[in-house]
Amino acid sequence: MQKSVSLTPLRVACSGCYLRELCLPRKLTDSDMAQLDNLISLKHAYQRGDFLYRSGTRFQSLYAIRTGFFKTQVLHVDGREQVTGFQMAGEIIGMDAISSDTHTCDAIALEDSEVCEIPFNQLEELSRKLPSLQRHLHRILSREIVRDQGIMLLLGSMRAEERLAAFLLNMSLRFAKRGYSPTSFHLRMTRQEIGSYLGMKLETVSRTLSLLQGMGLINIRNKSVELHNMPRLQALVGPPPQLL
Amino acid sequence: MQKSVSLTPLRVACSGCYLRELCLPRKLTDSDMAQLDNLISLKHAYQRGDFLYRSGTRFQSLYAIRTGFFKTQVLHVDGREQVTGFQMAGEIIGMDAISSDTHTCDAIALEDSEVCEIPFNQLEELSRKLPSLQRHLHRILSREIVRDQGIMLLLGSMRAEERLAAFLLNMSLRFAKRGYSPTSFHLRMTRQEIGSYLGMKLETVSRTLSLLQGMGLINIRNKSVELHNMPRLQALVGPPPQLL
DNA sequence: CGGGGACTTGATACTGTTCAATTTCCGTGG
DNA sequence: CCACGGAAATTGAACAGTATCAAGTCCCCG
Repeated sequence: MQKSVSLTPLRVACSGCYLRELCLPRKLTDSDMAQLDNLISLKHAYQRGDFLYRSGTRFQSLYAIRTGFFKTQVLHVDGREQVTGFQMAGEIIGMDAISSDTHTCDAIALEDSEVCEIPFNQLEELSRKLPSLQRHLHRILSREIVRDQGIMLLLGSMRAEERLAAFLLNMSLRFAKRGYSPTSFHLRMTRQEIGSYLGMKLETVSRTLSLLQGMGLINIRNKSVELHNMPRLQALVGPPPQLL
Repeated sequence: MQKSVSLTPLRVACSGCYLRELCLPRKLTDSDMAQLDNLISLKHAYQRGDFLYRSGTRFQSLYAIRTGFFKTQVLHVDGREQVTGFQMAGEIIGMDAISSDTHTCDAIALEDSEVCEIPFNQLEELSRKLPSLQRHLHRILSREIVRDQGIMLLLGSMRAEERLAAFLLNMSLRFAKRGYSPTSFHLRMTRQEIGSYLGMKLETVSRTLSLLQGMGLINIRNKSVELHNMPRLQALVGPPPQLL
């Protein structure tokens, strides 16, 4: 949030959180912001384990995560489940449901969380009036596509160590963006959830983390991680592109 | 295309092709269609092997495939490549680039093809005026997200036979939608490209296809496939959800 | 302090990869 | 039209990586 702008209700309610995601501060006037305020309802609280939405239910709103941590997963008929993503404060969730007006995955809180609801019809209406908001919405949708492609690359062509290195670096990056340490953080999800996300079994996750620790790249104790050698983790993944 | 509507230039130029994707015939008036016409430029022809666009180049337009067949792939620095999708007539391509104004993958023609260019700025402008077009654009973007999640499920939790069964059924479905046989079609891509898409090596693709043939589910000779037992292929993937 | 879930670690089995040899297909030029 | 050559595809055998099964430990919550 920029210092100079006035504190509209939205800015206050969600200060420093999903403004990053949803708004283009440079292009939206205070009056525009006020309009955004109006369509974003009060925030809701969820406890660890609560469903934000379920696959198959009707779509009405996107959700901006104000605080907390979620996972999204698709359930395969035979019981197999695939975690499709982990979402943290400042991120928008629910975009998969636009195509069919029905949620195609479950969203579950991994810790106590607060979200703001954004009725999609109203968001569309407002974005017809505000080109910069429209553009930003398109960017957010497209970013999700790019993110998914990164995961496809990971799942399709990386080995266990590479996948975990990519995963840890991605978490690091996202924590850093939110002002937390990029080298020391707390994983909210279980080994099984990590494994589901990365396409491997929980035992392999555990083994591989121990391996990375043995190589001196990380230190992991339970859900607390410390990254000791980011460059070598990067090298494991394959240098530049910050995919995933 | 519906019989009753008049033949605007767009409808003629792209008859029966990407109207399915880009337009909502029921809600767009002829006058609306005329406006769409104006922003869609002449179609371009590409030969097998040509790039429609390259990763890293500037984004300006989406492309509607009128005829032909494309693949999209992301290149990993170390040379690894991952095919992220195969696109055929009637599908929209290039949506990954919206987020950063830069293409994030290569799009390459797998056979001689024609595409219509859709300047994205103009599409955004028009969709501000036509809510049904706006909604449809959002659906298309979201559908891409859902598609990617299906592939994540495939890559993350299926075995070779299941992946190939899912792949073949998906192709079948898409050919059928375009009026071709759902049980007998021609694959445009190589075993290596299939493998890259499905996260396996070309030898494994070949072996697994031979296996499915041995089980009497398909008949494959080179790039010509016949599906002999769709129900059992479905059962392999896991019953209902037509993912991928 | 007890209990159950999460996690770690080991031994073994299996799926898919790698390397290699051959065959088939297809476009090109004679 | 046929012959040639290179790419694509098939198949086999050995190997590597991950899954599976199992045992035991750790941690957190009540």
